[in-house]
Amino acid sequence: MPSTPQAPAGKQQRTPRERARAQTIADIVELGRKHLAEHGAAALSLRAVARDLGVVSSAVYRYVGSRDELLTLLLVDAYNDLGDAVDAAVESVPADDFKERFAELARAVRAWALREPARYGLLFGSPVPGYRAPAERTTAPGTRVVTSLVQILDGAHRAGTHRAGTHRPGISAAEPAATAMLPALAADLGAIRRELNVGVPDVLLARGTLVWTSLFGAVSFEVFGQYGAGTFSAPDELFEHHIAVLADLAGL
Amino acid sequence: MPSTPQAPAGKQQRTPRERARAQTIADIVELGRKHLAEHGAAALSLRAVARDLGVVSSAVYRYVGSRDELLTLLLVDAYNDLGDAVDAAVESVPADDFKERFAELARAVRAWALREPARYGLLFGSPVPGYRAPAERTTAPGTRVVTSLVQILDGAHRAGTHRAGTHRPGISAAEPAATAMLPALAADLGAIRRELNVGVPDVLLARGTLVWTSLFGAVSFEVFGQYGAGTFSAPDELFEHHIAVLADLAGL
DNA sequence: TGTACATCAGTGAACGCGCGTTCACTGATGTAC
DNA sequence: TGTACATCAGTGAACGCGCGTTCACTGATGTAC
Repeated sequence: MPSTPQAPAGKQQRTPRERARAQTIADIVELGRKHLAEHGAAALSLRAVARDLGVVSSAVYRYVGSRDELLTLLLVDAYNDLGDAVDAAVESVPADDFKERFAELARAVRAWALREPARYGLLFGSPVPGYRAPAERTTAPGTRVVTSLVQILDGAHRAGTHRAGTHRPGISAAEPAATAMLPALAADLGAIRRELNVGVPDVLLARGTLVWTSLFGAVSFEVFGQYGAGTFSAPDELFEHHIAVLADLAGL
Repeated sequence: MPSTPQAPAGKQQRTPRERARAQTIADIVELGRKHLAEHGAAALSLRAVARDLGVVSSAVYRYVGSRDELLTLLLVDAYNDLGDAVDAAVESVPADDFKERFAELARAVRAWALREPARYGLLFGSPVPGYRAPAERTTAPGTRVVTSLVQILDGAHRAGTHRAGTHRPGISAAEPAATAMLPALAADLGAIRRELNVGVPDVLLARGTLVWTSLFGAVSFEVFGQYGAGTFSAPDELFEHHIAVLADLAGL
């Protein structure tokens, strides 16, 4: 059912001009995405986008204020694309199967990264020289994956299936004590717990952080080609192994 | 004691001209390093290096064939710098204290990365667009850290302190079976074991791979600013926690 | 020791290229009366 | 419904910049006899 004409959606199309404008911006982002994929973030140029758009270079300044703003648009676009892929993957698993939800989250991150290596590099690779992402626009989309991960951990914790505490097999005798002894870390974890409104205890929140960075470490090595050529002929199997170990580590 | 003049070192200084040449190349690498640190790999330019060297731009072509060759020199230089730092850190610990050797390796990687973020980014960040590292020159220096890590694991295994096998607390019931069931992964691990001439069993070699990528994942997140600003006020403590968990995971 | 020649470092100009951004402008599309 | 004006998209030229790489050249430093 099309929306009634007398009640246009607040932010979407209003006048034909605004629709055209929104379409052009979308085209610019799309072309920027393509350019990013082919030449990398540092080589992204407004002039090249203008060329592909079939328009003189100065014309794009009607739509984006500067090259940096285009980069920001692409950054947000990429974060949301990844976030959507992860959300869809997580949602495809029953809400109480936390272990499998985590596995699907990890697989979705890897699949997206392999599909979109340049965009992944923009998000998780070396910072683009001379560019500083505006936190107020990138923080929310940039934290979607880790938020989803923490939700899974929190869900498991609330459901009581989370293997927490010092008696859990995966935690050696020495380690929880060490964690408990690090006061600033405990304070940071407490702040995170409050910020995200979750109840995961320190030990597992700290492990969750490690699981999070480990996931991206494994994906980055594969996407950026850090494994020697031909070292792993079966990267899928290696990653499945990693998922199993990390899920165990996260107490799932 | 200076070396005797009639027995000059084979590869080092021979004629004054060769010494001057070697010095200039070293200066170029040094300046390239500085440029890398300030502007990132993608912005590295022969002209800028020439300017800093106080020489006309075409003059540097007497020393390096192209911009890509300079990048390769810097890549090798950075890999070796990191490798030296890691080796020194590992060697500073008694040879039979494998756990502490691993901890020092990890700390050395992190310290080097925080000290040299741009060079770290060159090695472990997004690939430089348009540049392909020549494997014959970068493989050996590029594998120093992982080789050192595997040596530690192998040492622990040979010494019998490695907590290997299915009865080890850190390995959950389901996981080793899963690992054993992945045939291509087992083949890859076997090839690695033969290549590096070590005896670490599959389960722990696979975990070692995860520990390796996890280490760099954690370092990359910190160096590249993936943790939100101010999320971790005590990154040292977070990293120490990670070291403890990863050492446990690696069976150390 | 002295001369003749070869080697090499560095010069300076030039090639063709692409970049971000500004600015005055032309026309087409919308809006107000 | 028709006209007058405002808004906006897109043009084209220009600014100053930096880049990699080539090439014929000048001098200085080395080598052979």
